[in-house]
Amino acid sequence: MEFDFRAIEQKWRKQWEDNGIYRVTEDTTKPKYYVLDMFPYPSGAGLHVGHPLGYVASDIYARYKRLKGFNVLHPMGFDAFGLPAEQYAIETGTPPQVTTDKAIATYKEQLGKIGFSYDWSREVKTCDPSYYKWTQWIFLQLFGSWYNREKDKAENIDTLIARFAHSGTDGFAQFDKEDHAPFTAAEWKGFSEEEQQHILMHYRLAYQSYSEVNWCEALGTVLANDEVKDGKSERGGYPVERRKMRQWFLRITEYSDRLLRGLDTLDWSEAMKDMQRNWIGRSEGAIIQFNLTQTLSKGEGLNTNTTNAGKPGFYHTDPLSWNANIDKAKQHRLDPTEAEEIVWQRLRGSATGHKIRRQHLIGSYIPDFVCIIKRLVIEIDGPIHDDQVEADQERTDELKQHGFEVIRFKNEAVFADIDAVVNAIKIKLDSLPDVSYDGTISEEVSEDALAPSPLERAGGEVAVFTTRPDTIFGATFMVIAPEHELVASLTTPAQQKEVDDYITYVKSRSDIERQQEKRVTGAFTGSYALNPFNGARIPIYLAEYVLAGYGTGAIMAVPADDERDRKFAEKFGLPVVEVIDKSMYPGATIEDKVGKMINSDFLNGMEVKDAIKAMLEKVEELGIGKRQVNYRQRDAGYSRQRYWGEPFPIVYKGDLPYPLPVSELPVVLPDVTSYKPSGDGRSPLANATEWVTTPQGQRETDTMPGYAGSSWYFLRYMDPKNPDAFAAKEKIDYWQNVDLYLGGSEHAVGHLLYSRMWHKFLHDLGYVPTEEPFQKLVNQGMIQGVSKYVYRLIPQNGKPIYISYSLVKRIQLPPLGMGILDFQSVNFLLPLLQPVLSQEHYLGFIGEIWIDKVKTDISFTDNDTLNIDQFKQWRTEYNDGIFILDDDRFTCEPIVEKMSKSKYNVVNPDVVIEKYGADCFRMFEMFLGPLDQSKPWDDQGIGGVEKFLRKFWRLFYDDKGGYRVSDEAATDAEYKVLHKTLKKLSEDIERLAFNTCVSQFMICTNELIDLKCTKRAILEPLVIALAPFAPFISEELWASLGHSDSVHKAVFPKVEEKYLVESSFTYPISINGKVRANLPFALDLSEADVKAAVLANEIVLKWTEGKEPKKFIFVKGRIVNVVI
RNA sequence: GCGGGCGUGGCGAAAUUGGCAGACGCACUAGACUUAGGAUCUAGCGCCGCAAGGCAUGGGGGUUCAAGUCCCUCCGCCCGCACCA
Repeated sequence: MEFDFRAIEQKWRKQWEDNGIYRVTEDTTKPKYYVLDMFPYPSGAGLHVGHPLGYVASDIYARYKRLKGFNVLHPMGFDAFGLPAEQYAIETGTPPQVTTDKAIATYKEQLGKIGFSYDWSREVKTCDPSYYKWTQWIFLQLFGSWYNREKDKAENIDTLIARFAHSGTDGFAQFDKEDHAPFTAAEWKGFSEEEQQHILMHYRLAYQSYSEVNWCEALGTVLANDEVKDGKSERGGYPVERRKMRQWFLRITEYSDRLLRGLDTLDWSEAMKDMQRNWIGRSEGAIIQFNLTQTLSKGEGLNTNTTNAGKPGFYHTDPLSWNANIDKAKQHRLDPTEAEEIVWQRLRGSATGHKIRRQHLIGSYIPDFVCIIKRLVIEIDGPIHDDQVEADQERTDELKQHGFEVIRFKNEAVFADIDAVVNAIKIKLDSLPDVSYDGTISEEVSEDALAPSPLERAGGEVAVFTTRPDTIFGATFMVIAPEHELVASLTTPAQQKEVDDYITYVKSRSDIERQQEKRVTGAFTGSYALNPFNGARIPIYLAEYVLAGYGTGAIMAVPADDERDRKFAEKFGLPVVEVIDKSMYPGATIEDKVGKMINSDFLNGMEVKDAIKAMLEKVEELGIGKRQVNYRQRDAGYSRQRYWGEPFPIVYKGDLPYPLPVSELPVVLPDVTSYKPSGDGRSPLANATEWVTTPQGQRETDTMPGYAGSSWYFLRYMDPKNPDAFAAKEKIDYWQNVDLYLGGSEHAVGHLLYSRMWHKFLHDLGYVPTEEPFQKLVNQGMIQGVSKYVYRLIPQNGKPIYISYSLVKRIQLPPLGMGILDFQSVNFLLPLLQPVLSQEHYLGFIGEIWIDKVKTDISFTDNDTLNIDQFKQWRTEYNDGIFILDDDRFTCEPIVEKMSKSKYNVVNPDVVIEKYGADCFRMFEMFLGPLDQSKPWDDQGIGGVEKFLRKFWRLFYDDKGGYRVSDEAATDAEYKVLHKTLKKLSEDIERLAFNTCVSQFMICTNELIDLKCTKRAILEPLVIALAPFAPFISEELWASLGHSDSVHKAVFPKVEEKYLVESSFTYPISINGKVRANLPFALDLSEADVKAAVLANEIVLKWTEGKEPKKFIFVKGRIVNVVI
């Protein structure tokens, strides 16, 4: 009988299906094992050979586990909602359902040919209402839950409502005044339904909030991030703007810490875990409040701060004096003398035509009244305030130093004739010139130029987030995000224009531009903050390198130790103060957190790590900040303004969203006449007015994102048809979670993070027993394509000349493009060209010439050899080309790149299977190399696997088709071959090294052929071992051995170690580490005996020349090394 | 820039714990059988060398009796993240 894989595959595929041999039930007598492939999205293009790589691997593993006695769940289904089908619907009007069903049919057809052991009775599709009913149900659970941080788990929102009704926000640590105002239990009960719902929305795990989307006016739709290129829509290149819209979110950030900690319990690659860790981006630090400088009125004090000398300012004192006197000044204002009060009422504001302030700090003094611009101090002499002991003359001298003139009036004068006093003051003021902040006399100085920002006037503060509180003494400026909510109130009138211009500039730029920008940009707000530790007055800037969404959106900049801060300081001429001495740690960077603190007051001399701790304690002690853990991860957007997704089970009553009762699930996606967007930012569903309008209210028209259905599908496989629950509890308890999950690394931070969150959420609610959904994760590598390129030279006056790559390799071609061939190349090529070219043409070849290479479809090539006729027919432009062959063959250059249609290098598994069979295809996919490595698909090697299968078949049937398996007893040598193979296979399958398994099958087969072994005792176990890899041929040969049951129900043969024990070993004998001889010794021989024999050996003697070796290394069963 | 991975013949690769580098397969070369060969079988196949032997796992250095494997350093490629304070 000949090996006819087509007949065999067809026969068994049908039998397996008829008998349902891959059907699996919850069999409690066996241990369970769950092997899962990542949910495929069925694209219209079908599978290429890269897709099934992981499927083959997981199928082999699943089959192996079955043979080892496990009850294996190994299902398959489809992530069927998605953009491509919707896009196709917009373009052609074909309903996405139709497109998707067709694509799924193609996928199943292709998968079916490969011989997978999926239990298709468990297939699920996310777009099936009986499936998405439960996606909607889980959403309702999320909506109806909040995260209780005290218990560190999600629970029903009712417990939160009860808490509010009992004690309001009192003692509720989770309450954040940014979200809503505090309230008492009584207030809560008094709130309207709407007020209550708004408050609860800040706690629900599925909630609504406003966020920016990519709005494209021209297309009338919201675009996904990858539909936007360079700030324009990918389709049509229309402008895209950021627009705020109310959207659904999942509060995944509540799970950040658990998602992070959970990674430690998982058997995933470090790369994968790191990607998730990075994405979550936990950082520990502190939020620290910085006061703003100005808490009195504007123009106060003298600018004596040297670091800011010459800059616009209105702080006319120094930090120490400020701190010492500010409270006194405030007190004086509240408690003026009678005379002062009379004068103030006549001078206040600009009653005299000049701006007058009272009790205003200048240097270390607090004059009664001052006009800053005129540099005039007006004193009313009465009984001196008790706490103000200085003599008048001293004060006058000090003020003169600051450029101020002093005029004095007695209390009596004020009481006697206030008009005269005011008039005298007015005349004096009018006579004085305006003086600008830096002391120069100027006509143009206006009060506005010196005016503080609203927040400074209000005495506000700005919070920064820092992971390095130890460096605060080096903080010489502050930077806030351009989107920071305090920008307007931090901007002084004088800086208004600069700030506005900067914000306009920032808004004009896309996120990507902002990320790629390396230039330092920023703008000064005009405001200053006070460093709480050294009192330094530090300017506040805006810069786009600070992100609004991270931390507080504000940083204290430490230019000495932060690269970006340093660049910014350089650009804006800001001071740099070193705070860490890293001299004893050469090459250390700030991230290393090493060094000794300097210029840092009480931290001086401490190691960085201690300083961080000390500072955190100090900050909390002073009550100016607190420890804070920050996450980079944001809450997950859960709204899509699309048609082809799960509808939300939500209706609006007025403006408030309400969940539909579970009894109304599923909310079925309605048929629509047009898939075009509504145009107003809502999804195409908005046009289905009949569907949208319900007795309970208007339906939500957004749909759920692609990850909704794929975040829990692995649970549905456990109980795919259950109409009463997403899966029955006893089935979940049996299957637990996925033991082995195989898929591409592209899902590292999307699917795999969302699924983990959903799983933890369902765990919190008691629906699943496990914390993590995927215990072991393996990423298969990509299969790349091998594109084939044809070299072409185009002379200026002639036809293009195509040159076989085998010839190109022998010459030095200039870079592609216009170029001139060097002398040797021309010499090499001319004899080849001569016979085919005219004289004129031939000469044109010597001058400047166009050199390029063009892709050919790989179907026109056999290995690297091109079928020139097919190539010419493909594109008319190749028709008149002249082809220079080498040895009657024209070869192409093979280049490894991504397998894709556009590169004409796609290999379709159907074609391979048609030619070689599914068994061969499966084994070759595995033979290519390690599962997790990317590797090019190269048909050339497949012949080796094909040959192996035929040789294996030959062990059973001779070349005339006669059956040759005998019942003769096997020899020890034959058993040794078998058990050596079984051992290697068991080990390698466990570590998913399927490539070496295939090698071992080849080695084993070759050895059995050498031994002329055709014995049942050897072949029968081998057939079982081969079954996971090549299920068809194994089943056929198993039947030929007389079995009526399936090989896939057999038991994996046990390794018999007794056939593997060796009595002797041929030692490699090395001299100084180089192998010079091989000598067999019995394994029970002692080292001394071996040593004597080795040293007496002729070859060894030649090297040692009879001398006693310096050292004799003997590793039993491994090696002998003689050191001389 | 940061994080992870990788670098071994003409090609895909193997070497699981430091112990004979290149198993297995492709391609290639020679031969056998054959009406024929894109079948099958035999032999060869890292590089230099007639040979003895020498040199070889991206480069350089180190540890060791012994290094593809461990350490340091540099280079290159791939993947992910990217102003995350």
